Amino acid sequence: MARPGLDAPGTDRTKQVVNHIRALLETGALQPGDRIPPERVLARTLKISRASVRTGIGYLVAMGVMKVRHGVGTFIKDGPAEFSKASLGLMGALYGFQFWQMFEARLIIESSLAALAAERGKEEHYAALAEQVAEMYAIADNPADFLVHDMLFHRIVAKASGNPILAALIETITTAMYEKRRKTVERADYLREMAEMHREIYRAIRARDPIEARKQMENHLRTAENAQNMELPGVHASHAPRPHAKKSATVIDRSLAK
Amino acid sequence: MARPGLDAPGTDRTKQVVNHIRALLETGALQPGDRIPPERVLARTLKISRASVRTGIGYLVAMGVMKVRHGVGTFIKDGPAEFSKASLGLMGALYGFQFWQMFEARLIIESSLAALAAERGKEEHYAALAEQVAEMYAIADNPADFLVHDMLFHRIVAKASGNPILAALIETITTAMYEKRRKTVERADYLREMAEMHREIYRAIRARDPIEARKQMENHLRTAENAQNMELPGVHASHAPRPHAKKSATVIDRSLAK
DNA sequence: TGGGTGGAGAGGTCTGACCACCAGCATACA
DNA sequence: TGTATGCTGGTGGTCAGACCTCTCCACCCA
Repeated sequence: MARPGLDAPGTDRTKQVVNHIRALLETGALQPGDRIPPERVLARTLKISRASVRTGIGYLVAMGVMKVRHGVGTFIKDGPAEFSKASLGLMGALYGFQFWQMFEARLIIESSLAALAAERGKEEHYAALAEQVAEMYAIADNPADFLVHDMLFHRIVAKASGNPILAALIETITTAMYEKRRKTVERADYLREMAEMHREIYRAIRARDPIEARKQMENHLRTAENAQNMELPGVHASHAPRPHAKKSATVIDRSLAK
Repeated sequence: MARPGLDAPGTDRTKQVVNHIRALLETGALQPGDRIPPERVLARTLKISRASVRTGIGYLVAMGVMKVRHGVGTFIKDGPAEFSKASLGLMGALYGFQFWQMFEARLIIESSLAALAAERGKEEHYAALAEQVAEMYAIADNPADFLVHDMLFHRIVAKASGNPILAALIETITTAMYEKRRKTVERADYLREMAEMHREIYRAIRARDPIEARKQMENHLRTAENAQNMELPGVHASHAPRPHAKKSATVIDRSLAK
């Protein structure tokens, strides 16, 4: 058993690569958006084969820490923190996540996020939120564009909350829901009403009123969920966030496609 | 340029593998705990090289969907859903997550979980919870073992909540905190008190009292956080969950080691 | 009965060659 | 002069096949 000397420097080659990158990350030598050295160079540096380097990089990509651009290079992810896009979808396939569960998770986390934002928000956040609300009113006749500003609004709230972990979680969930939502915002009827709600949330946050912010966010999300369900064919029975229709086919996402 | 015929059916080989597994997952052909075909077989089946198969598998492993056992085989993950263990740590290194932020996230999610468990819990969950509480009292002099039952208790609460997505999120956070917690439960002083708190949570859930369950859980987690901070050397200044000490070195986790 | 051992099968790594993609630059053409 | 074209170097993507290491277990022998 007693391993003779230290023959194997690190351990798995994969970990070697991951830890190498992590170290660079922690010392600040690598910043979001930076490009990491080419695979061939990295391989020579770490004294392992390029294949192993690629394994490690693949690992990091899968976790959403890096992004690869064929023919260009490998980069540290920038933009908001989030878990890999496909992960929730995959786990959904494995554990049978339901759509209402995503809404429930979102409701719980995001209403708290709103409350935190009301406590900790800064002037810059207020401005950004106001801008998004204004945009919503301006294009309340274009569902597709509206959705973009909707997402931006919520992302700013998350940022203003001052808790990047919760922000990452909600970002992951929201991203997973995006596809489905996009198909649902066909009817523009209630967009104006939506804009109104966002405005209320904004006002509560600006007024530094956590209670009200939470309440408005909850109200908004519940409305959104109803609107969503309203247009879903067939599954009218399972609106209520209750464990009933176990086998409802309303499973999330599906495509790994860009 | 015009590609002759349809030589490349799918797209990336990685996606090909991932989608293949996903399909098997969704049709139920693969269940948690199952072993997937050997790499060499899979390669022949999909008509791609073994290297590509390995890339795809690596991807799935990184996302926590599968687990590889050297010399044995590759398996679909069983046990509670969660994101890859290393992911939070890595993202922490990238985005500078703080320890108090993990506690805050945990507080928000888990107190809601307790409330949901009070609403939806079933007899089987009550029994399991009671068992863990009993165990806690029984071994209130062994911090290491205590922690195990502590984690099990919270995992059961998550399961009883009926929302596997929130359960997966909290599992990810808790796992990331484990290492740190393990080092902190040295002093057994408050273990009895801890057991008491869990008992209160259990009673509230069993009594189907969401309000009380949430309150007890919040109380418990706040106490735990204080106990934790109390033993952390040096950082006494940054107890309060407020965005103050930006550069506090209290960054989470570190090791990718098993 | 008990322990040792070797083989089969699975994942881990390496090598080196070739393909695909992208960006930038030099050249050619209008 | 200005635009279009095409070449080329650098980077990631894939492949093939060989060899290593780890597990497990059936088999054999004391």
